[in-house]
Amino acid sequence: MAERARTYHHGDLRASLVDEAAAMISESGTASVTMRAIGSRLGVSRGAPYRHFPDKTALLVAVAVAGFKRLNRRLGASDTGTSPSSVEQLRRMGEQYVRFALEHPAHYRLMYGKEALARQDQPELRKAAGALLENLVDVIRVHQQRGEIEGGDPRAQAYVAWSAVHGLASLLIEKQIDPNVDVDELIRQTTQTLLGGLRDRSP
Amino acid sequence: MAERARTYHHGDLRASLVDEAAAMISESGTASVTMRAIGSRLGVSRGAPYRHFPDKTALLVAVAVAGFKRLNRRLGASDTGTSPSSVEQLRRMGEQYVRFALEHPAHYRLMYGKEALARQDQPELRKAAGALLENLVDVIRVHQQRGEIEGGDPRAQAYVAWSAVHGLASLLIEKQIDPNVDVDELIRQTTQTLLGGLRDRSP
DNA sequence: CGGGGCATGTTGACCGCGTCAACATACAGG
DNA sequence: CCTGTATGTTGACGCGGTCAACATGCCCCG
Repeated sequence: MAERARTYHHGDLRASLVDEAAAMISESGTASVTMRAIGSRLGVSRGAPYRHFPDKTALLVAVAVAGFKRLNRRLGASDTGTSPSSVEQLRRMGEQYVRFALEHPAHYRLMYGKEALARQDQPELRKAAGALLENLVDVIRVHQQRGEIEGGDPRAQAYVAWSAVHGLASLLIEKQIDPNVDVDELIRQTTQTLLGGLRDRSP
Repeated sequence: MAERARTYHHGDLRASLVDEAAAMISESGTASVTMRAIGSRLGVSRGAPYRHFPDKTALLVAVAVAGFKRLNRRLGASDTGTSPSSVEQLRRMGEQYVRFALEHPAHYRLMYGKEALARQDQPELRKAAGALLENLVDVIRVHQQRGEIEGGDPRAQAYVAWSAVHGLASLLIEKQIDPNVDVDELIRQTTQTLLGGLRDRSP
């Protein structure tokens, strides 16, 4: 940081902007991200970001995309082991998903909040979210082949699963759920119910 | 509320504000709601709304509350016929929920978007959303007693069900779901899977 | 029946914000 | 070294939320 102050040029302002915006979002919400504020935090002027992003929306989109990538990485990590009861592993993925949202509520909100991100379709965002879906579809397909999940369009099942965890995450971070309920237990129950509904019981 | 309409001189501005704001939200999103714009639409000045709401957030909260009431009424209506295959009736409730969101995307977004509604807890909003949850809990309790849904805390099950439909609604209106998929079929599949997971199979 | 008080509506002003245009500066490659 | 381009700065504009001061009309009290 002291280094920045010394040079007229920042070095890697673009990356810094994304990081700093994410930090501000975590600290005090997306509304607190202001071109002026973020510039001042990084020791640059309010106009500087415009050399790297066409407008504020584009910057926020970049932050959202970074969020999707982090979430994706986290889910991938929990996916690694050909672990025990593979349904249990799938359950754990859902748990990680919700936990991510709880740990980064404002960031998660931004990722899914079309409102904050202009009306236009943002291809980058779509791609990042799409990657998440693809991973989920792959995992489901594997479990189908193991006969642990009923047949049918794995993509549709992925959407159902995504809906369940996203809905729970969303209700939790918007504080629509009684704070007295045991969150861990609720997460477990949600994933359990979901997997119960998807389980193959043809034989 | 019978004779309220004729009170004071320029009609019932408060109610008009809520209605007009809701209309503007439907037409062009919450961002388009401006004190100046809404005033001009109603033929009053930009300051007039401040005689009825302390600030813009309060007005939007009122709109959101109205949304919850409408949604609640709609779900209640689909609840009436207690005769048909009762699980099918529950499924239909979920369907109505998602359909409401699809028909009023911006309004629905506002109802759940804490971002747009200040950080403060809005007791009115909490109450309206709480009523929705209560209704759901009641319905689930009935189905439990009929042995169609497994035992356990009905409140937790209500949260699970709410998560599923809210998640699907949210993903749909944020356009996170491939437009090529059959929405009706996806709704059906989601509610079906959910109910499958909740179904009592102890005997 | 008339005046006063209060609820309601209006206007001017302020500040913060996103954004653009004009300007300044530094780094790179000849 | 010198200059062009990428990068950063500053001034200005318009919009939007909000407050304070002012205006207006309705109802109630005397």
